[in-house]
Amino acid sequence: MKAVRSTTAKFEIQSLIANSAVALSHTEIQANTKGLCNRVTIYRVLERLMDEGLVHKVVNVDGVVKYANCHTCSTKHNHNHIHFSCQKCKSVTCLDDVEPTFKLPKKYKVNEMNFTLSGLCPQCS
Amino acid sequence: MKAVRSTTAKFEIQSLIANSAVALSHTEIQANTKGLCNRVTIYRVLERLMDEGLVHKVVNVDGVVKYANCHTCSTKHNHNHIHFSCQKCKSVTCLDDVEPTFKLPKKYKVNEMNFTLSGLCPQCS
DNA sequence: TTTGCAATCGCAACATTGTTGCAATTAATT
DNA sequence: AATTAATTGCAACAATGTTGCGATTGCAAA
Repeated sequence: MKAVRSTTAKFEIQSLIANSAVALSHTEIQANTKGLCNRVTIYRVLERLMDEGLVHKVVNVDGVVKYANCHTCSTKHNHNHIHFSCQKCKSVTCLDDVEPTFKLPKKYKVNEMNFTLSGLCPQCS
Repeated sequence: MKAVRSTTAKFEIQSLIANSAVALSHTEIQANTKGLCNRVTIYRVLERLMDEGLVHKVVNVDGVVKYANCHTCSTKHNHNHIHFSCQKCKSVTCLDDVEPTFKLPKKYKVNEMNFTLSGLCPQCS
């Protein structure tokens, strides 16, 4: 097992995500940590934060990968909630309390779900 | 308004998508049309097919953009159905008949939904 | 059938996003 | 303070998508 080490880059990036109301992309994180560390380091820190269950990945409807704080994850990720993607301000928010229901027709085996609504967020509507 | 023109590239690409049971990525389309046309042309043809309501875009859970045939779209796209993404064979399928239900908590204005389940498809399970 | 024009295409060049190898640095333990 | 493995920066690369522009081509009108 690899030992976890705390570094400035990791701390700053995790704080940034934890204090953000919306999910952040790699590009946004880079813009908000000017000069903190190398571009590659951000990728590697994000990977580690996901391994440690502190952050989860959200793929937006346009294919852009974003990262959000985990509220209830420890050893394994559990994200059966809806994400909301604002078409105007491009923010992506986790709607932690909403769980959708559906009935599957055939013999599919479901492991994960990824549900994103897009439209206007409360700030933009 | 721009006049629509039918070309070999457009016809072949549309046929390919229409005859496929699963959604196809740009890379897959390129592999299945070796020498037909330039890489850039595929991008532009796909854009036109979407404008004409013949094809729609599906973003997979891993962020890969795929294209699928439209069954019931004409002037505007209407895709409130679930997509299934197989973790083994990487196929993406439209489950046209399944409509999920959910109750939204706050004052969000929903325009589109993007719902993808991942797991094992009937062939792989 | 020929002509004219706009739509489409190919090519090159560029932008963005993400990955990898490796040497240098550094956190944490002894 | 010395040791060791985790982390970082850098350079190089790969994949994916975009743009400008001159050349080609579908198609409608003459």
